[in-house]
Amino acid sequence: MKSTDFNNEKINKNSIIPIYYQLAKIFERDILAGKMKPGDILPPEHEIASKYMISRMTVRRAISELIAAGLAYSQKGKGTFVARPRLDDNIAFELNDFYEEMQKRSMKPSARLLNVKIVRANATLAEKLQIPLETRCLYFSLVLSADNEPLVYDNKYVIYSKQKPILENELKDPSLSKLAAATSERFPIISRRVLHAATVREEEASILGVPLNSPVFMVEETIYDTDKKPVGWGKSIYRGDRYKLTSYNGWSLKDY
Amino acid sequence: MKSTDFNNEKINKNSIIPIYYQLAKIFERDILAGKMKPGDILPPEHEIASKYMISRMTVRRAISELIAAGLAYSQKGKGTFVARPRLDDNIAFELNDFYEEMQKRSMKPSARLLNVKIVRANATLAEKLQIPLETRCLYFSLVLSADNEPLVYDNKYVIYSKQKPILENELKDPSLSKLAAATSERFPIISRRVLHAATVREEEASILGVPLNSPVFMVEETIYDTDKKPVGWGKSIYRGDRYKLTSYNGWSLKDY
DNA sequence: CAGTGGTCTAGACCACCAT
DNA sequence: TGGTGGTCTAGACCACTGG
Repeated sequence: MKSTDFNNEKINKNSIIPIYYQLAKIFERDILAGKMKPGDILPPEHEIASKYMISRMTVRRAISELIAAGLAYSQKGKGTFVARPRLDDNIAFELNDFYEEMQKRSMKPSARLLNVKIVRANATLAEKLQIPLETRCLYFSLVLSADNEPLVYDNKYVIYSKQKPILENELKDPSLSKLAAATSERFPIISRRVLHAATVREEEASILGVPLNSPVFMVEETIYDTDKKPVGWGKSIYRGDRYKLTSYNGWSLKDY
Repeated sequence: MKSTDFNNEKINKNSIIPIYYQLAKIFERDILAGKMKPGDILPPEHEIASKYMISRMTVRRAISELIAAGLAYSQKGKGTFVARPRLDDNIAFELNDFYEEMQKRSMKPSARLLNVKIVRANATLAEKLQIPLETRCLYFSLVLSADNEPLVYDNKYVIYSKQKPILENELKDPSLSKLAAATSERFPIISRRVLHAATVREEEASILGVPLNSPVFMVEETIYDTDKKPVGWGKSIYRGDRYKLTSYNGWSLKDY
């Protein structure tokens, strides 16, 4: 049996559906049905091309879809192989934009500014933002609510620049990256976030309206500019009874 | 000023670095430097091609790199545009494979099986696995440790199939998806995980060696087969003092 | 209508891999 | 050395967009 005989499905060249997509779906079906198992080698590209009487570039486009979906991987000089399904690694939990998320759920989002002031960097802040002690920073804290129920408590710091005073307008948007862009001369392009498991302290509990020591997510966020210098830092507390982070981990092609 | 005049960088056609990558980098630099702002339109593909004296397919490959990196988006019949940077949405926190992660950190991973038995589904389990009450399921619990320090406490259930008795071998690998594959007739292809903020109960605290009510991550995992029927369900407790989930959210091309 | 991106072709040369 | 995937070309036709 030659490797060209793996399947016998046909391609409709006049379909509205692109040939590369039809071909990718054929391989997806064979892989998910177990006709091709992890580690198996796919037929060479030129062979697939001649079998279906299509160009090799189209075959490559189909294979690139499989690779993007995690179903296959290529090795130069060797071949393309069926990937092993890995439902176990790289689980990505998503935390989406507060306003968009709440509107999707038909809830009314709102933000209440608790505090805005100029502070001087203490040891912690100086280290986080890599600035000298006592450097002036803009501090602000706020509460994000949905349908008047407080859900998130934010504390943020950005390096203060006299040249770019903060505008009333910008305080309405609690986004650290936008605030950093507005107050810094430099454009923020990278952020690093660390998700901690934590329990609420007294101040946070009263603001969020949850019992002391309730479980919460704490997200520590640092924003960097093009030179990888920090321009903003903050901590956000997410109520654990309201926030669940969900992850879907599939092993197939995206549908049209 | 024509749109071809956005930049004047040159391409080296004889470089080892692919043309499409050089071209993508040129656009990345212009975008990050602010020469092209979000919403700006890129020159038409045929124009870029003739400017650099390369083929349109190569230009398209470069643009597809930009799109994959989130720097641009295309609209059929209209053009390709610079995307707006969105550091705020879709933060993805990753939780990686236990064994690989520990080995990367030069720690010795180990798993200790606490319990394996056949149980009959109670109301919760019946609902989670969408099976009748009292259906027989395989239950097992285990502790994952690194350098003999317990880090994760796992409780898992899979639908029990007489046809496929569980093998000693498979119990050494705590992966729910592999266990489901081994015991079910159906191949698991999708998993859903939900990350909760929680505090440890007494049993969990003693197993993990942390104080009662310590903050932890609780991951609830459900595994589905090709027909989206659940084949396995489990809860994992991750020590909050040892686990931090990190997310980097960039806005640039991946480097070679 | 003219202009755009989306798809596809039939070639080509190269670097890498195994033998 | 022969076979593989990676890159690239110079065309082509199409569907969609806007005026």
